[in-house]
Amino acid sequence: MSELPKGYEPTDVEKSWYQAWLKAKCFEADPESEKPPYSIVIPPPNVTGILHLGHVLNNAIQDILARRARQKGFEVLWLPGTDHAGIATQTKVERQLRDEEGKTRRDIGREAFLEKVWDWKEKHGGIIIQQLKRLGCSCDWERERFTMDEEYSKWVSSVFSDLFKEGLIYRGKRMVNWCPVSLTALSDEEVIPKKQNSKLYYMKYELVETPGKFLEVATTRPETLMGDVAVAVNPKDARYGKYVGQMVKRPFPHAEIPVVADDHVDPEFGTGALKITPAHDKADFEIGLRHDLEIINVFHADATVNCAEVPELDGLDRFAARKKSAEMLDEMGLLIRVEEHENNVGFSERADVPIEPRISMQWFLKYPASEEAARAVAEGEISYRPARWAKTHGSWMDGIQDWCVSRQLWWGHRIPVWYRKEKVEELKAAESLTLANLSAGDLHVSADPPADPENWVQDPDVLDTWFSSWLWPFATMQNLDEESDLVKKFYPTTDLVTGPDIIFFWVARMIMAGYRFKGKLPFKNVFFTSIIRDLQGRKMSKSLGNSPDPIDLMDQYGADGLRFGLMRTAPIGADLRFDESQVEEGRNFANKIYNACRFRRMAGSDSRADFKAASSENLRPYHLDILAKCDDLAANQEKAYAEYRFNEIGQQLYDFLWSEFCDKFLEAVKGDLRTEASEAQRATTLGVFDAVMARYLQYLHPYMPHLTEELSLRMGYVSEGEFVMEKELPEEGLLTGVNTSDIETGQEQASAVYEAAAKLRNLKAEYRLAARKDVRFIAKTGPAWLQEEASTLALLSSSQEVTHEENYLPEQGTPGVVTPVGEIFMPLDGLIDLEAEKTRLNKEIEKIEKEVSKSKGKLSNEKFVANAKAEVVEAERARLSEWEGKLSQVQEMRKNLT
RNA sequence: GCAGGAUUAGCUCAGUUGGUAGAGCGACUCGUUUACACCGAGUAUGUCGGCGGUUCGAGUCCGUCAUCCUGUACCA
Repeated sequence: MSELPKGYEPTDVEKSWYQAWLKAKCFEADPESEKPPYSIVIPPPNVTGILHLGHVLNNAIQDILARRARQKGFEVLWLPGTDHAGIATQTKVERQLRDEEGKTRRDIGREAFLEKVWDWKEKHGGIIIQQLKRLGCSCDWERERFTMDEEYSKWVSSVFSDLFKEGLIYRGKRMVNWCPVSLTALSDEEVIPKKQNSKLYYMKYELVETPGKFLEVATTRPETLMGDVAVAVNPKDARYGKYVGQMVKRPFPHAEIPVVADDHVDPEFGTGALKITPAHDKADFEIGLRHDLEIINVFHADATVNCAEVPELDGLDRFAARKKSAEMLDEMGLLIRVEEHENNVGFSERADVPIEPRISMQWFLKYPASEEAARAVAEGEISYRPARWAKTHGSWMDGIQDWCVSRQLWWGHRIPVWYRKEKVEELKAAESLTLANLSAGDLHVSADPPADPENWVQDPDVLDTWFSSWLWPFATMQNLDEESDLVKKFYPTTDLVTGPDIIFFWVARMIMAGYRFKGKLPFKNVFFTSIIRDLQGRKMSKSLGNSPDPIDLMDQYGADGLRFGLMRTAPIGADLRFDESQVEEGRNFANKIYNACRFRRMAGSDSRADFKAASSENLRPYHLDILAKCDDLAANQEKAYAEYRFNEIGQQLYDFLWSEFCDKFLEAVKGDLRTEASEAQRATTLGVFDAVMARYLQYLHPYMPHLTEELSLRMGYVSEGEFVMEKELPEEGLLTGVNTSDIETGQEQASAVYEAAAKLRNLKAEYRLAARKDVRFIAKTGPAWLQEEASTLALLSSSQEVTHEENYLPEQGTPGVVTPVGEIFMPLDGLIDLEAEKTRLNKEIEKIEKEVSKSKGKLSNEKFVANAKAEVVEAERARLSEWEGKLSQVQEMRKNLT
């Protein structure tokens, strides 16, 4: 074993440990194992995705849980994989096709296009996986899955076919959310409402029977006017009752349309009259149904105007058409005024353009097992953390709507439905290919294609990506129609770690699918991570360029530094504002631990010192103290893990190592390691160091896996070929068997010395003697054991010596301080600026007087004394007398100065 | 509109049965004594968003207002 280099350089260390873990198959789950199971399935990132900080946080948490579970003796399966991400991936490849070849997907055809997507997937699909490995994720890569794997796809088709046979999947012409850029229908969840500053156009329709008289309406969408088929008013609205049943003139294209009465209309809004365009608005569509109105579609699929009768508008984009329509109305004298108006507009999640309500033929799913799923979360059978998300989940389940599962895309799972060829031609022309029009013999719905494919045509649509993801917890573990050891051992999974933004998309749906298809809920706990924002509180996004590249951060600070920094500050249940200095802290922390070990190596024997060999009688207070605190740490970690308080776990690890172990313990025992110390002293201290550090590295391992492996090996805490990650946490405390009262005494003495040392340092600093090492301290009072610890106290206060002299008579004006080890004086030997000292003391007196009067006030409050707990009152009394003592002492010093 | 969350030191955040306000970063002052300047020692900084209530006592419980998030429902 060689000496350690001066600074910790994570890059190579992390790389080589990851390789070592892989080589030793540390991440592989064994379904045959006798150990109890622990499992997580990864929320599959988009196959073409690039790692961002959200992924880092999410996967760091999963890795921490997985590694901790291994240490606790579980057989762990962390099952990784990627999602084909229909729209996102298809859009990327289409863009590439356009940029490189100037072609659209239709130019090259479905088959050729899909080939291109698969090529892209092969080329870029591994990037995010490599990045997760860089982060140190201990996934079972042998079991990596992809939502479009052959076996996985069988599950998707089979589930579709089952649900169809159950009558839960149907096809129909409905008003759906249409994305005019992606040219596909979307589910309600993929529509993001955004507040928009729109305009409200007030316009008028002339009444047919009384020319010159008009009915005024208000609309935000004058460009749909060509599709108007009625004007609706509220039946209770006295102003308009007389017009119901009359006709009004639609200006372009010219037509006469009726005035109808409908409860939906709000008399308070606008003019109280609403123009009805059933083809382009969900509410209008329903009103249209109630009044049996015609449906006139005036847009193409890409939301350009499709209306040959109005050539001024025909072919225009919807927003251009909006402006133009308003102008045309104005010219005709039909536009009254335009008001600013804030409204909500639904945007397409992927393309970020307003969605267009559109009537089209789509496949829908009535959710299976929705009641059972809702109950499981409401009653806590699945626990949500933070718990409040359960409520969000519940309210979505309450208003659950059928799921539009068909997408007019090419990249995805093809809908497993075939139509008999001859039927298709006739029905397609009429756009009336409804199931009602097909007899059972004309339709083939199955996971397997028909035996005579030449006579059939498959439905051209693919399924929503989430229609495959919702099967993820079990479809990754088991092939269809095949018993698997994996699913027996590891399903249901233990924890799911994901973002609250996909509760509806994914979590809620997985619960229903798990219940329906495996008869068991898919997981026990769901942990929702923070959403990461920048320092201005904005969401991380590519377009804002405010999203730091985690790979850069890892290059700079190490994967362990990134993980630790992020985890230590990530709040539970609130957003996280990302600050790079947090990551820097993580790196500094790694370096601190590394250097503590380096110190140990320089101080003594190369091999691990055996702590048990040293009898506990040799243990000094500092030894007992750090051993006890290490045992406390273990208990506190246990508690914090039980509640998934990851920031607290990190903070505990940080405080223990930095404040307790380095700042106190190591400083206190440095004397034991000097050359003049006895061999026994040295051996004991090294033994305690190794015992504590070896354990500490195990506790830290889930947060900083690479560093802990590196140091454990270098320090001889594990032997070559052994891994910290595979070592179970010991159940016995370090101090098991040691007399409890000995421990208590030791800890009391240690903390008394630490506290006294701090006071002495303060005293030096107050007199601007912080850097002086020739300062001598004299303790006038103190416990019997002070003599033994005086040299340590001197060491900790970087003074020349601390002596214990009962008979010491301080000269007038000698500063002193009351410490837990007695009253200690600091003879000045006359090198202090008198005036500065006076000012300082005056200030001090003022401060103390304030505290004294505050405390007195409290104690003279009868109700306080009567009602407060005895120990609280006692503590207050002690505080008061302490302040009073100090006050008289300082006053004395002040007097002596003059 | 409704629901949930947040508001604590200049910044990022802790503060779990109500009982002397904490950490890290940053600022300032000292310091390179062989673990670490990715360090050590020290100092300063808080009407705990505002107002009201319960209580002997409130950052903590209740009410209310304000600001900011996040969902969700909608009126065109």
